[in-house]
Amino acid sequence: MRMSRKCDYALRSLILIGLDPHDGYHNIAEIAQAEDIPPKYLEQVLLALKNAGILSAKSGPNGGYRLQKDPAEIPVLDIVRLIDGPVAPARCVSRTAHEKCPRESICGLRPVLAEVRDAIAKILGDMTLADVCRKASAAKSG
Amino acid sequence: MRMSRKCDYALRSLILIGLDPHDGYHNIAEIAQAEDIPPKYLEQVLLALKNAGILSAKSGPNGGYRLQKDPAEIPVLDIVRLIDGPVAPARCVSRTAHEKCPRESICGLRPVLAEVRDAIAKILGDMTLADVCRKASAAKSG
DNA sequence: ATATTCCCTATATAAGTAATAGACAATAAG
DNA sequence: CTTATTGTCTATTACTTATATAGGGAATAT
Repeated sequence: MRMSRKCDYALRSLILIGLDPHDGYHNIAEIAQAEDIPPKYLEQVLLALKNAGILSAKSGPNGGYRLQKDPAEIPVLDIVRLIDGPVAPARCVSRTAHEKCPRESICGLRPVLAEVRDAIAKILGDMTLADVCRKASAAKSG
Repeated sequence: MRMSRKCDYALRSLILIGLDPHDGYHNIAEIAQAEDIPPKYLEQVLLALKNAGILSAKSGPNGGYRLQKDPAEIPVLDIVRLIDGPVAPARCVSRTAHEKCPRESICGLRPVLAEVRDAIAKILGDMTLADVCRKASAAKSG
């Protein structure tokens, strides 16, 4: 049931970027150092976020990444799905990557798996990047 | 966030065994065929369930496995944890395999991950093998 | 022009999952 | 007491996915 390290990298990067009050650009080297992430790996992660329209990027000196959307409009669920794929515990109950299973109609397991999927999707879907940043900010100062 | 195939095998086997009204022994070959699982792999799975005290086994002709405990006393959560390990989306919020993280106190992500863990544990913890068997049985006849 | 930074794809390495194999022990029945 | 059946246990292999590294190229600022 675990989230990948890659996804953790993505979320932590987004929090760091989202916490910047000036909405400036943050480059790979900076984020990699701050969050202790292998830079070339982080590159792939940020690129994916950029290609998904969550970050925008600028090349050249003082370039880097910044948020493309309002953090309040970015559910954590979107990031998890983007990086890790479906949140459902099994393909047979996945909304985003459903795979038909011949046992579907007689499977006693399906309902409980669907319930798990719904719970995860609800929690991660309701929580936005803005929320997460707020928590992080509060924890730092408080 | 996905459950392994191995765990799926375990749960399906338990449902098959739990559905037997006579509480008789079910051998590997039989279950493997009924559920379309590689027999030698299933062997490992059933052995783990037996060593965990969920199944009991008998060697020899007409031997096999049967439930050791009342299915109403077997939460699905126990099986998932046994086969797949912690259900938490990250080690830093795991109850069964907690790993300390230096960022713990300032991490904005932790609360939401903990919430996900709690939701999964609640759903899988409340649902017993008996419940799942009941659903399977209803689906078959209805 | 040049230095900086992102873009993209390919490849390597490590870890985890799934499956196979085989020698051994227990049990039941002839 | 021999044989067939079935579980026990550990090792090994194959496969898949996750993680990380590498490097040539394009965009941008000075």
